[in-house]
Amino acid sequence: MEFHETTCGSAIPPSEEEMDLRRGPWTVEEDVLLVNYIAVHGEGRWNSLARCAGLRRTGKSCRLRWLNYLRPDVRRGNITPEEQLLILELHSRWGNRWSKIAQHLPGRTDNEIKNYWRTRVQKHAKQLKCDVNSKQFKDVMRYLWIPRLVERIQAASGNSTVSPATSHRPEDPATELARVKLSSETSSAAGSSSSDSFGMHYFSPPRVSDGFPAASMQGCEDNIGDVTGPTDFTTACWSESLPSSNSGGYADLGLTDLDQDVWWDDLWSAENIWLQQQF
DNA sequence: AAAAGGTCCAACCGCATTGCT
DNA sequence: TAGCAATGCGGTTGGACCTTT
Repeated sequence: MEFHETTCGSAIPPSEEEMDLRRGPWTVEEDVLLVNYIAVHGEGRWNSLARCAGLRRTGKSCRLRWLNYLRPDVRRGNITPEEQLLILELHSRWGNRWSKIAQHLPGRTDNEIKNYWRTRVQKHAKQLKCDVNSKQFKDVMRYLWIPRLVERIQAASGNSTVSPATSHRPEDPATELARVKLSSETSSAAGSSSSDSFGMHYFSPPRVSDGFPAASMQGCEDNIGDVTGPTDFTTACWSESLPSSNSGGYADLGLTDLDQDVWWDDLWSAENIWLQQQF
């Protein structure tokens, strides 16, 4: 018989009840037990925590519940354009390294980012009948999705109101993005190959050979190494690259509603049209 | 109104890594 | 250094909820 070492008393054998572990959705009572226990004893050592707190759950289950749901600083739902932009950029660099990506989005969990990617990004890749890793889809991201996100961020920053989702964050994602860009530039100079597996960054300046208007990126490449803050290379260059400022772009397709879901759906229907023109 | 299909997300599972003895 | 347990991570799934027919 194996004996557990516990932090809540002497070594005890696992009881019959402990063998009967609960699974499935957490109840309010279980949440309260977990939160109260962590408030007193702190987190970590999840297996003994589960036992000492009187929870008939595995340590893994307790850890997951705490990190993804009960943690005081966790934020759920309403992924902002800044966060979307950051997710796209970081995913282009690191792939499905969800926990690593989540580290750059304060309050967001790897699970939420993963769900976002699957439900939003992969869904639309499917709608476009292409793989998320295909060049076609990456081009859509680079030339349509990301510029539109930047446009939205700029539009929002022009307003005096700050959304609740962004107001309390320790670091503005735009600032974070600039910082990430800087660190990535230094790391890639040191031989990092993480982005190489994707062929390119979504943020790398479009080339003429990509079929993108050269004038739209004029002057941007000169600023790559001069990222000093939120108004960085990314924002400045992509806003200039928007194909929507005059006729022929998708600005004429009714993309004025900034409600997130409406905007999103409009964007993707517009992209379908744009793709038919471009590819 | 109800059935069918789609979407979303919390939670689980299995594998990899880390840390301890 | 080997063995084991704990922890972390990414993929997958069940089911509640929403939308469409």
